[in-house]
Amino acid sequence: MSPRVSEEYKKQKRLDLLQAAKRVFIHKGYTRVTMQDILDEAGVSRGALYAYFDNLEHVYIELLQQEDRQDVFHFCAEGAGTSWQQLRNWIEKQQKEIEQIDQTLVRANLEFFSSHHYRSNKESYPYLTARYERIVKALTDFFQRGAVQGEFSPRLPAPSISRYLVSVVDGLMIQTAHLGSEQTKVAEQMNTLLFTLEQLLDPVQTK
Amino acid sequence: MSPRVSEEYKKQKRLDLLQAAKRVFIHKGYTRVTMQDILDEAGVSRGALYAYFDNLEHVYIELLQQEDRQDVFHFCAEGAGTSWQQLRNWIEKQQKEIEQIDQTLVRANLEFFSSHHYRSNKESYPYLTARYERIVKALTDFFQRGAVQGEFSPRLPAPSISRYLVSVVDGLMIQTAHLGSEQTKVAEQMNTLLFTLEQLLDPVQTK
DNA sequence: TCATAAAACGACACTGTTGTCGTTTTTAAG
DNA sequence: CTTAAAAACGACAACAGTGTCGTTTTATGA
Repeated sequence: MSPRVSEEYKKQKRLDLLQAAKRVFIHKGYTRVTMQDILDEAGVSRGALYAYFDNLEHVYIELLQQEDRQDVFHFCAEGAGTSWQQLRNWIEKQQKEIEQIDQTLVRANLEFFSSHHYRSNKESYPYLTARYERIVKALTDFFQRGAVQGEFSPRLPAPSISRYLVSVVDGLMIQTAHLGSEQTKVAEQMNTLLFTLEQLLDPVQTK
Repeated sequence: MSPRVSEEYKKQKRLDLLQAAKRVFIHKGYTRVTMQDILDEAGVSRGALYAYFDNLEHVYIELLQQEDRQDVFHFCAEGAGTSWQQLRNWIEKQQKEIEQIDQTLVRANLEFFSSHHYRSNKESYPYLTARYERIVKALTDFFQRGAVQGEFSPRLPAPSISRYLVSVVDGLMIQTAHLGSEQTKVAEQMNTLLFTLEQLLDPVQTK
């Protein structure tokens, strides 16, 4: 009687399956992936996989949530250096991520969300909207805090600058996903972005 | 003997099929569309459709080419107003297009290209790359021409500004494709873009 | 009006993927 | 060591979509 394996075991197995799935998604994107691919990669039977996940979409959503849990947005109280320096760091981090796009889920995400826009009418997926708003909010708060502390003198409303910043980073990310980072000159564009942010925020230069 | 219908007829039929396909793609995106959808929409049989196109991908590529042939990039010699005014016009045009995203192929394109990145390794699709380079080149030329004429004083290299501009517009387009134009505040972001372009180009103000 | 080439039709065989379910294996409590 | 619960297995039926091909219809030159 009683469960044959521990909850711990099941939790771990679930994670293993998600890790296998992640490898597959990074390598093949979303649309072309089948349950077969994942169970092969995980070295597990059809029945086993379906015991944990109902279908591909379910796998992907779980994976997304798991990934989300990991990288919590870190703009809240970073301490390190001036606000302007923090912003530079953040942008540099984005650049790194864009340049390593082949080792991330970015492309798969792009596929997933673009192909789900149409089905999602029924479900009205809150995920993307929530994520977008969360990031915009974090940036806006950051800019406003910087303004209060006299480190920034925003020339336009903080929310406008936030949204704009997100657009640029997203745009660059997606272009790079399609064209490759040599083509889109990521570093160069990040410099241009920094230039425009300097104009938008007029930070106190501590040089 | 001899062909039963004119070349003209066949050309027209082809166009009709592509128009039907376009309607379907605008409505359903790319991934979820089947040949069945298209032949239903066109009111034609399976055999007829396959007589003109080998498969879905073929249909889509033909449609892309047909669309491309229509809107030739118009930055070459527009004449209307100052360079800065021309730039404003162009951006306004982009804004209109973004706001009407539901009536365009933008979403389908996004799906098509993101799901084709992985297959395209074999074929190494030149389409996107070529399109990107073409637009960047047109913008760069435009900026340089403006600089020579004393209308712009670019603060960064013209190609950098071009690429950056394309990133912003693309980013905004894709975000809007996912989130809707209320969410992304298209107009507001376009204003921010204009502000930054003003800083980047330092145009002579003819106000 | 007839003959015929080709355009249109749609049934069908084929393929790839999904999700299920009866069977086998494994695990740990008794 | 036995036993039963449940975890893992994998064959399979069902389904959806594709591309083909033999048949029917249509358009036009003779």
